[in-house]
Amino acid sequence: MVRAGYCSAGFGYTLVIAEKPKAARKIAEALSDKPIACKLGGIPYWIVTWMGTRYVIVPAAGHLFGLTTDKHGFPVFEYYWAPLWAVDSSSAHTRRFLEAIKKLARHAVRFVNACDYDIEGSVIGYNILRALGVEKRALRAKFSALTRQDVRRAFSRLERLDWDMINAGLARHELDWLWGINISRALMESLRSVTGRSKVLSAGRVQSPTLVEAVSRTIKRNLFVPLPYFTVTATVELGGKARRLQVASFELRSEAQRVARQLRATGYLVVREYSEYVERIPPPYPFNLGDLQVEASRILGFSPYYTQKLAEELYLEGLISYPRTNSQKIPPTIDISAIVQALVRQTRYRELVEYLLRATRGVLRVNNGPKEDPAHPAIHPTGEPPHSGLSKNHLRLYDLIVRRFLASMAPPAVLVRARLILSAEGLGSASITGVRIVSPGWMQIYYWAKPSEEYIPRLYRGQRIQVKSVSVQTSYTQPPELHTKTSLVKWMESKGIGTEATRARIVELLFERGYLRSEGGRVQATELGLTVANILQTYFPDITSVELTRRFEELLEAIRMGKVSKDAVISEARRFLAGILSEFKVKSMHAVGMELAYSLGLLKPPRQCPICGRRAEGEYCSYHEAAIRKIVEAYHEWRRRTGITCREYLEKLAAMRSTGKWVREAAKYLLARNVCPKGLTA
DNA sequence: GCAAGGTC
Repeated sequence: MVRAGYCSAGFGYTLVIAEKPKAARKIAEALSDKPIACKLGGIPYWIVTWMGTRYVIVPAAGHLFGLTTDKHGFPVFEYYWAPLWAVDSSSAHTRRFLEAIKKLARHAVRFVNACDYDIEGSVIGYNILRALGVEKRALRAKFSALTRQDVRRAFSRLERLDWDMINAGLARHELDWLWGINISRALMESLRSVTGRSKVLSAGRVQSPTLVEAVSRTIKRNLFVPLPYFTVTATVELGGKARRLQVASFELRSEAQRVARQLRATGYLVVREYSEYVERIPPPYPFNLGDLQVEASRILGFSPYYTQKLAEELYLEGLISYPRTNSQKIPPTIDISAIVQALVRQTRYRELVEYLLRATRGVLRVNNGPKEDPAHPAIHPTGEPPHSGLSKNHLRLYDLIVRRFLASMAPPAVLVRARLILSAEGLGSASITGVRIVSPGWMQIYYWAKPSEEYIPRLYRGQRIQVKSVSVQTSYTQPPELHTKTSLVKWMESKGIGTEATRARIVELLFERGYLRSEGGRVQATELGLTVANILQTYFPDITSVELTRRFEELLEAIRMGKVSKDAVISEARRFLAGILSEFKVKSMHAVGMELAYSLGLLKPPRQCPICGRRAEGEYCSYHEAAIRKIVEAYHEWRRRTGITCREYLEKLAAMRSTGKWVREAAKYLLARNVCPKGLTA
């Protein structure tokens, strides 16, 4: 393994740039059984000799350079790469990495970019090599996993830098910068031109479609009008326990009442079908970051970003593998039995591991999932025991990860599901299900997945079940759900925007900007969020759509294939942006500045909505205009189903919790003024 | 100050 030794590599060595310290160490260990571990200005690096060549392997810490500009105002098309520590206050740590690399470069004769083999890794390495002035003669190591075999193969056939890949990566940065910085500045300058106030506003290829998604859910929820329907519910006794079941539902109360009367008269339901089937539920896949965020939210109530932060800390403590991964696979190069043996030494896992070894007869195989990641395996514990300094939440997340890893190797769970269909003559049927655990398998370890058992006794076709009581209940259609932070991150993943490392962070950013807020764990758009989304959709619709990402991906792929040049792609983007930005500047800045000022409460609109005080276009603001339209539309159906009067209808809407906020406000307003809107008086 | 992307 690694040994400390004489930390002088002499002259004439090859300097290898890795993406991060963990990767540098892995590369060193792959090339040598005894790499020499050294430090320079607090930065670790390694010296190895392989096949007669001396290598000095030094890590970056992700990007050490970022795009910046000296120009103010918009449109802005001039930018350059600068050391990240100088342009981003949260990246101060990158300075020492850059300094260490520069010092170690002095006596190097050859240079290798050994960052992750993807477009970001190509850019990270290229920017460093260019700062050293050696990019023209540098080489690229291409490996898809940090295993001894892959790394050695890559170093035995080092290639010239992949310029098409580098240019695709540079283009991604420049496109995001051009679109994001310019539109963000257009928003901020609009507000400043009207109010003189400076406030941080932003837009971007990933954040803006995400904002629009959250906003459109908020709008749908706020404009929801529930509809009534009527259910017939019967109470029966099954296996000595009373169970309520819904027999039928109707749009008209009178029909429901007729059916209820009939059922009371009959007094029983008939078993039309009873079936049992055995279900084998395979063990879960090991975690990728997205799955971990979903489960930590469901089980522990953690937000996605909080989960990510805790997981990164567990990783830095050496307790779990790299968390920013999309992989659901544990490759054969990972010694799972060594990890399991290490876990057995943690008292709290001894019994679980013993159960696992018994249940599998010691043959450990992970149920790998379909999702892959070129650079990293699925998240798994290293086996290292947690030390006493960890917080309770670190330990809870660690426990979730350990159990998921162990469960992924355990036998399937075996359940018996029972389904009972009951009917009464001429009344349709009602079904009821039960579940019994035959063999818990992996659910013994990952116990959060265990269903609560509901036993149904075995029954026979034609058997009569006594009905103890029958009632008719009024129910209402349910409103669309608002997003949670977790579902928003999942939505981003499903649309292919952002990356494992950035999605949760970008959701938090939308909160920081004051565009979104949380209410009981649900994500609501704020006034500012509604307004910014609306402005972007009107003036810069491209940036609000996930299609922009698709377009970028196609362009980057064309650059990577050498079909089109980076310069051509960037000039086209500049030309397009120059057009829409100068038109915006001439025609729309004032109107947009006013809208922003209204939403921030900095200015009072000339004509206000009598319900909410927002700017009124006609009689009301656009939201309450829409709410009243919805109220009118739904009244016809309410009247048909219930015969309700206009006033009773409005009272009902104003009182119900499932009514959308803007609909409720509009109903209250109409009630207070004692008016039934046109079309609602019939 | 503003993006999105790496990682401490």
